[in-house]
Amino acid sequence: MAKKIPPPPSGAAADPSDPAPGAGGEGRFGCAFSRRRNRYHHGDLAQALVTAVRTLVERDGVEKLSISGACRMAGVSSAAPYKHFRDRADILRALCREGFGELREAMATAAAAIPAPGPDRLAALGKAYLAYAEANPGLFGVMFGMKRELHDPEDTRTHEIAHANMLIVIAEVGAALGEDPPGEEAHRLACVLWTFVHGAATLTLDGDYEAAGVEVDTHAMIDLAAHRLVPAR
Amino acid sequence: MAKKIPPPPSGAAADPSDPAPGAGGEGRFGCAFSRRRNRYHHGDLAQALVTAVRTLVERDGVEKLSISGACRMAGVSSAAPYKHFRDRADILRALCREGFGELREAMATAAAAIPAPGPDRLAALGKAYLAYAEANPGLFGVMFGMKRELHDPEDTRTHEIAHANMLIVIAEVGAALGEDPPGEEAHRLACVLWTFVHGAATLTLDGDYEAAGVEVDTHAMIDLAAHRLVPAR
DNA sequence: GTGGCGAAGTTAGCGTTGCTCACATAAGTT
DNA sequence: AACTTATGTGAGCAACGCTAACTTCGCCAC
Repeated sequence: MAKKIPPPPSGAAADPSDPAPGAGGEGRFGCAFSRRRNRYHHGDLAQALVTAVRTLVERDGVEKLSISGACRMAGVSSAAPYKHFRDRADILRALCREGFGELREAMATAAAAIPAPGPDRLAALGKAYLAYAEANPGLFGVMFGMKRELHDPEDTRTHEIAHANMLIVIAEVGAALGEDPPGEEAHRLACVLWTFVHGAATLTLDGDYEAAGVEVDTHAMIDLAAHRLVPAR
Repeated sequence: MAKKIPPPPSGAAADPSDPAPGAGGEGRFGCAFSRRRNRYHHGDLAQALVTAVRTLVERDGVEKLSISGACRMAGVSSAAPYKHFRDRADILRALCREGFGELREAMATAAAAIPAPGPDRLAALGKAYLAYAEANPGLFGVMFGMKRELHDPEDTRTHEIAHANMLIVIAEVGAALGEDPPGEEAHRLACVLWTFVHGAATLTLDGDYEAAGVEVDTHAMIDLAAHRLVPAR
């Protein structure tokens, strides 16, 4: 059958199905997605796909995400991903890992900015969580909203990262309570705080506050929760 | 071109793509989905489709939901829904309305069971919310997790129902605080409580507590939050 | 009853998706 | 230079959402 189009779509690779007005100002080469020059092999297709999926998820929402679209953006055929990932869910799992890592960093940074342990530092932690969600709404939705479809019992890495995030909170609550090492009370309060902040993030992202017709000041809410829930020492 | 199969798949309509082990014990006729007898017209296809979608969502999760599957379950062709609904999202919106109505009833009932206003009644409200979510995990996910894709500016009904739910909570918090009519403080605290309870629901349903490796007693958490957040009078 | 009309079904088919196959190419090792 | 192996390609499958054109049947006027 020979070869109809030997080195495929030449160079311009950023054509994610619809025009995407002006979207990324990537040049002809060197953009994060496209293959290097006109090479047959991509270089790092796995990461390029994850990045493409991420930008598509942020641009159009999870529900409109298609792997085909990401392939178009990366400038490869729609069969290429399966050399690197088992299936669609596997790609999303890789994206999740990226996200959990970033979230953890963001929280650690925020905590370090507050000198002493206590409600204020916990509030800062919560605000960092919320800020990350608002800055990466699509990714956040994938990270926390697709557990059922992405769940893979063999994938321990993702769990470990998520657990590490939890440990940060528990440690901080323990420090605020003066428990060292953090005990049962710290554990319980950490869960309550995470639950609250996560609720704020999801309700914000999903537009549920608006839908319910209420106006909220999420930062004020976090401050209030942190100070009322964590008893003063 | 004549008629190949005049009254289509005779009677047995419960064949939603895969066997569905034992699933619904519906008889040959009279099940909630299938058309009445072998009639060409269904009777109430709109409701039957919503019901079918609901059971599929609960059985397989939102991500695996297909309208075709619901059609198979209702015993109609895959083009039939579009006589009643604009598109897929329209069907899901109808399902959401059903859910919000039920949720509201559940909360109202739970509140009525506690004699006096106060933290205990608020906790009961929250537990009812959580219980509804746990009893209808798929539906709950659709109701709150698909705002972006289901959003329709012309659909005011759904918003009204969601707002009505919020008003219940605000009124109860107002009563607990002794504010009548409920003021700004009641409003803010109601948002905080909803946020917390909603967070508990989503983290539970998505399996995030498990993923993070923590064990939680959600009822105890709700009690704690209600009592610490709502100041004693 | 009869006839016509419109609502609510039908089949056929389009374009897209996720994924698999057999094959082509390039990179690296010997 | 030859062989091996990782990584790409195109063709093609079944399923999906949705449209178009046609058929069936309930209902209402007469």
